[in-house]
Amino acid sequence: MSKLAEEDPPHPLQMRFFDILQQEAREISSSNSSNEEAEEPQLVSLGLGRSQCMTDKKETTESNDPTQDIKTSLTLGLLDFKGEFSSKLTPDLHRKGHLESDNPDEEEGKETCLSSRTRKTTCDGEDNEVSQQEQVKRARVCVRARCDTPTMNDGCQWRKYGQKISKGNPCPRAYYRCTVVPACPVRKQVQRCSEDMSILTTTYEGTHNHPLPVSARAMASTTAAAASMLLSSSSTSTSNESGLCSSTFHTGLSFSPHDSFSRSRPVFLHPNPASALNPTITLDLTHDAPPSASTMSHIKSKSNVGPTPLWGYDYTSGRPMLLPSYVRAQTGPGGLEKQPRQEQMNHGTAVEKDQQMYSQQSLTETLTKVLTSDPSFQSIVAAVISSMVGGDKAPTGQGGTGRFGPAGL
DNA sequence: CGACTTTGACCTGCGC
DNA sequence: GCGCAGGTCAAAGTCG
Repeated sequence: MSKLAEEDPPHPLQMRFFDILQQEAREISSSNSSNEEAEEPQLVSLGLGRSQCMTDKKETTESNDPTQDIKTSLTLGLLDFKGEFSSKLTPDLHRKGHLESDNPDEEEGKETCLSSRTRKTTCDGEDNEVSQQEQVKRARVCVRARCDTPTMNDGCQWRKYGQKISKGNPCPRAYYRCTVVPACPVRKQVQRCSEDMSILTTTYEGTHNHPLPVSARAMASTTAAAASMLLSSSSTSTSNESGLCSSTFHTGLSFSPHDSFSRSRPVFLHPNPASALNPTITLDLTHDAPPSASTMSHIKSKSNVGPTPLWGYDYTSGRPMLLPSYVRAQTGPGGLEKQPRQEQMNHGTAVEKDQQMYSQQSLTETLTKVLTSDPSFQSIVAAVISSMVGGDKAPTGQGGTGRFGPAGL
């Protein structure tokens, strides 16, 4: 990450991010090992490669600065930017696979426990801890993309372990498990959209506990960033009485990497509070920006949400940009398939042709481009996401709600 | 023969 | 308590 800092041009947003990093470093050094596993349950480690803690509010008291609300330590344990897996796993993963064990020799046992987790929690005498962690929400990242193949090539190795017809969608939902290493807790669900069969919805859950191939790092980082966004929002929500994910947090993120077609391809993030225990955020890759709009997104608010900033990344200038856009509100526990897709409907058949061309590209390629085109972009994404997440959330006491959990580094 | 997929059964959580 | 739906298991089948 220091590498990133060295390479980055002094962009205000990046400088902002580096400030965060410095603050985080200070925070880490202060809290370091003392409370490593003392994080509060809802703090989920994911890995955008590095964690970004908004640590010291006093240093970011500028009310206009969205980063001031980055209080959730994005202790993303998934990956660092070098693609190394982090030893910090999410609490839910601990629960699932008892992977908190320090003993690497317990892999077999862990796998066994993982398998029987849902049936009986009789793996060992950690029932207390398990029961406590049962309450922990499990973050999911849903990626919607146009894809012709049965599953997206995200660079990982997956093994199908189940298939189910879900209600409301004639297309079966397939369940995959990461098989890079036997004990990897990461799972994904793949399902085609009933309304548009060209759209593949892939939901990732969990964090890899192993190094990932380069081709998989982009996805891992992206999903981790999205998850951290969701989780930080959840944890920062203090005004909503209904709890974790019922709070509507409105944000969007638009990437516009140059691809081989020389046109922008935005990526939208919309949090999806589908479940309080399993908060889901959706990375919508199905939206094509209108040619005239360049990198501008045009999500229309479907409800009562006013315009909010939408951050994008202008690859022509190599800088993040603030996009005038709207974000959608999710006022209810909407399912993944229930999300409106006005853009798709508005696009004519000509656009669909383009979209089919795009579908030839794997999602990995796309995300890799996004994340690797500019080394600093990953940092920017993390900072922007965090900033936006906290942007409309009233800050609470310092570290009072567990948002300052130990850094995931 | 090993790895993977398929598929019916089973388990769990949740709403009524 | 009951039924439904989602998620997972595991035996059987398939493939290279």
